Amino acid sequence: MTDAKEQLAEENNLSTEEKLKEAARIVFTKKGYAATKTRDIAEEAGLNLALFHYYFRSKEKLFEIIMMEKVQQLFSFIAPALNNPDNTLEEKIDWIATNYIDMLLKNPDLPIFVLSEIRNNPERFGKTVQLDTYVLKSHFIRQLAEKNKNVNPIQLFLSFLGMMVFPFITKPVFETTGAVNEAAFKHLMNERKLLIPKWIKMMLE
Amino acid sequence: MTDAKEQLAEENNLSTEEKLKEAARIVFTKKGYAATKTRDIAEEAGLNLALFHYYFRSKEKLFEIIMMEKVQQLFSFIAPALNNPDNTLEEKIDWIATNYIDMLLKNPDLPIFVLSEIRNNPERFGKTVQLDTYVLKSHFIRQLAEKNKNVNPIQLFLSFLGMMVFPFITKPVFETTGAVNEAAFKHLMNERKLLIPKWIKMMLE
DNA sequence: GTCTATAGAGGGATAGAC
DNA sequence: GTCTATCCCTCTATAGAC
Repeated sequence: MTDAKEQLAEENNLSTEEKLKEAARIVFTKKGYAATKTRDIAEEAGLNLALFHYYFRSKEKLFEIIMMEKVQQLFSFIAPALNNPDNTLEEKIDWIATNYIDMLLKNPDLPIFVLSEIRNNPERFGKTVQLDTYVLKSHFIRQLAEKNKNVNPIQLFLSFLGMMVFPFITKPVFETTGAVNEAAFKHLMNERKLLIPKWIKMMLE
Repeated sequence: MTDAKEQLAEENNLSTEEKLKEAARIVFTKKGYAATKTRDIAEEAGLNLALFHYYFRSKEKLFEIIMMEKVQQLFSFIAPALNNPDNTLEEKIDWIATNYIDMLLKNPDLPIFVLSEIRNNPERFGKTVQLDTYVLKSHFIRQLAEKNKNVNPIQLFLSFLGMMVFPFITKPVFETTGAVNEAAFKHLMNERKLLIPKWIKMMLE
């Protein structure tokens, strides 16, 4: 797509198909698969229901497309970064913390969406994610194991990931109760880009 | 309830109402509100659909009962423990890590269930959880602030909670991909009862 | 390609017998 | 209190005109 076309797209001159996909991203992500009605998606796109089926045949089909995108998005930063053979453990930690948190700030609903849909329908995802090869046996995990031989590297990795992702999963709770507002949340997460690497390095000593 | 009656209850001589509630706990927790059919609950209980409505009027009503229980369960350990004025920061950390992880091991689906339902329908929970008073302004938070004046105590608290809860949220992913089985998961979480307090204390220095 | 109208199934809820 | 049968609305999906 050319820059000119992208500009047009942003001004709501998307193709009908893209309008529906974009609407589906919004509605599925917000409500989850089961609570989403195809009518909601058509309405969000400003179109009628028949077009939905003309382009995507079924709710299930479009959901699979969106879900694939979202799983990809959640892993696309981290899997290559974990397996980069050309930087040190400390460099990986710094880079991932900054860039992953930035990505999550742009897509705050992503983790809870993906994780809750996997829980609701685990069968669908047996093949999608190659967790074992690209995450649990990654270069990063080997570097962790070398650095500290006393602690299972999976334990460190779970903590690293949890410190980044968990706040986004609890975000709706904080917002609903009015305990932490949007701006305060962003500030916290930006602080964490430096705090988390500092902490993880302490845990490695 | 007497011990004799409890014994009977465990032998599947529950009252009809309790059978339905128990079935609802299982099905709602596994599938979420939207994907659950009242027929699923009746079937799980080995009863017919009419009894469901006889005892609970509507799906929504029974869901609210179960959800209230589950939110309570998720917070009942932690809120009093956070506000116990009679122990030190270190004692709180040790106690919470052990007991909260034990509770989660007995109720592994609890966090993802509660958090995803809150996201799906935030309006319902504005009043339920008094996060601000009992968590974010707890005795524990004040103790964290005193111990280390350089770091926002909310940041430490988020990490503490995240390290305990996050593995349970990703559990379905690990299981589906076959990367970590049931027994290995339990072993990891039991290790974390000691690892997490050690780490948090490092982060406080 | 886009729309209106509608078929058809599913699922929450109730009537009424026992 | 428990059951079978069924109502009826909602939601997915399609037919068919333009």
